[in-house]
Amino acid sequence: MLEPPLSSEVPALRLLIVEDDPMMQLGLEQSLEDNPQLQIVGQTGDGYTAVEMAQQLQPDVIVMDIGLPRLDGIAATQQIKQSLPHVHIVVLTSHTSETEVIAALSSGADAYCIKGTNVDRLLAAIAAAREGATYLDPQIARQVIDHLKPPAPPSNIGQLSQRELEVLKLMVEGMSNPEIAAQLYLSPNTVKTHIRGIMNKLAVDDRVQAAVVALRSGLV
Amino acid sequence: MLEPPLSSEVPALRLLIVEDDPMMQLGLEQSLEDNPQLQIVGQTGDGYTAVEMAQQLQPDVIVMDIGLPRLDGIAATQQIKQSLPHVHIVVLTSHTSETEVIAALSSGADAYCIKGTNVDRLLAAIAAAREGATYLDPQIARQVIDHLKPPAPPSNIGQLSQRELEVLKLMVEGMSNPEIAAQLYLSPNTVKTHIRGIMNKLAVDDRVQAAVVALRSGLV
DNA sequence: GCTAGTATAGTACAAAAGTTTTATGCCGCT
DNA sequence: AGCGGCATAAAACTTTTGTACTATACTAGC
Repeated sequence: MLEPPLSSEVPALRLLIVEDDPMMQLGLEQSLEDNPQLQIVGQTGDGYTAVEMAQQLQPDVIVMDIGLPRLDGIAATQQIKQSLPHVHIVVLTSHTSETEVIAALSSGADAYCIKGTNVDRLLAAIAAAREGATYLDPQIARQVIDHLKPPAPPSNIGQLSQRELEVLKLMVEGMSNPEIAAQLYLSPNTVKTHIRGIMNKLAVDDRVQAAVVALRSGLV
Repeated sequence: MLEPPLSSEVPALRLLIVEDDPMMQLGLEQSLEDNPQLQIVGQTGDGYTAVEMAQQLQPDVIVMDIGLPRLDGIAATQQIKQSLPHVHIVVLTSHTSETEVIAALSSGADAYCIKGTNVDRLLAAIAAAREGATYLDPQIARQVIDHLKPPAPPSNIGQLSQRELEVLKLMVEGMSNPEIAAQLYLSPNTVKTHIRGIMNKLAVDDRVQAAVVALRSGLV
């Protein structure tokens, strides 16, 4: 660890621990409680209570397990972040599956640590989270970064008119020309004309490629 | 910051600084050089030299600017990571644009800091990077997380046969049936048969929807 | 008032795509 | 030896798409 000079005047970081397993809870407490820069202001083992305690205690950081009774850690994170965006959340779990990790981060988690690794990492994660930074455990770092959307390739999709965009969206939904026409109260011929325009502007030859361009450009 | 007890026996972290602007370079050096846990083993202001120095010095961590002469920081990061995956890279730049950030991380950067913020954050980033963890500056953290691909919706794409997958990929590339046939040395009729199979298994009615499912399932 | 861009719609034709059915050879499993 | 899944292929037929060209009407900008 790299330490800046100690400044004793920083107020202690108020921490809420949300952990289901009593053993783990104890272990966490033991590891963290004698750190003078941390103040554990509350503990609970269930998600629903976690949300309530977060609102009452307004901690700086919450260390959050995922597998919790009543309300899982991801849902709890989501709810807390919604009402208290300034409360930062460190997810601490043994799950390393892609879906869990992505779900946690998308729900508003600031940092993600794996149970069983070095306590220093948890401290680093807590410190990062307090500032609103993101800390990702080495075990999942690459996984997350590999899951980033590739930068949208340049396309002329911005040049489409409003109507053309509507048609394109329905096309991506899988509608046929007559279906699109019905949906938009148009003549099928008009739909064709619009699709003509779309394909011209996007410089493609058929609707499949138009749909591909639309998707790759982030027109979800 | 949260500090674990000092263990004086940890060898100093070997750091390479890659920074274009002499003022900034000096500032960085001043900020970091009296930290006993850091050893600045080299400095350069251009990307090409950075790659060479990385190979020669094998630093633990590189602090890398983006706007560099000869070879920009992103390309340098990519090259270094390719030959030296154990060297970790902290990007330090003033660019906060989405494309730059994503490009840097995708190229293998471990951490991303914004110039002008607290030195402590840079130290945190360096510490995280050394372990292979990811640290993202608060200013860009949300941006990155919002850029995560949504979890792939369940699809039967895994049930496609090898051949069907090939055909599907070419279909997504925008090829027509005759073109696919030519590409795979098949009869157009066979291609149709495969597409039949694809559409059945994916439970869609036409190739556009098949392509959409393919893209959304991450078959890029 | 003219022009450019857009939205609308039509006709007619050509080219793909999709449907249905049938058939053969191969492979692995029982 | 037989069955199921796969890859291959064909014929015949329908539907959908795509192309080409034309035309009207509205709007915004010069």
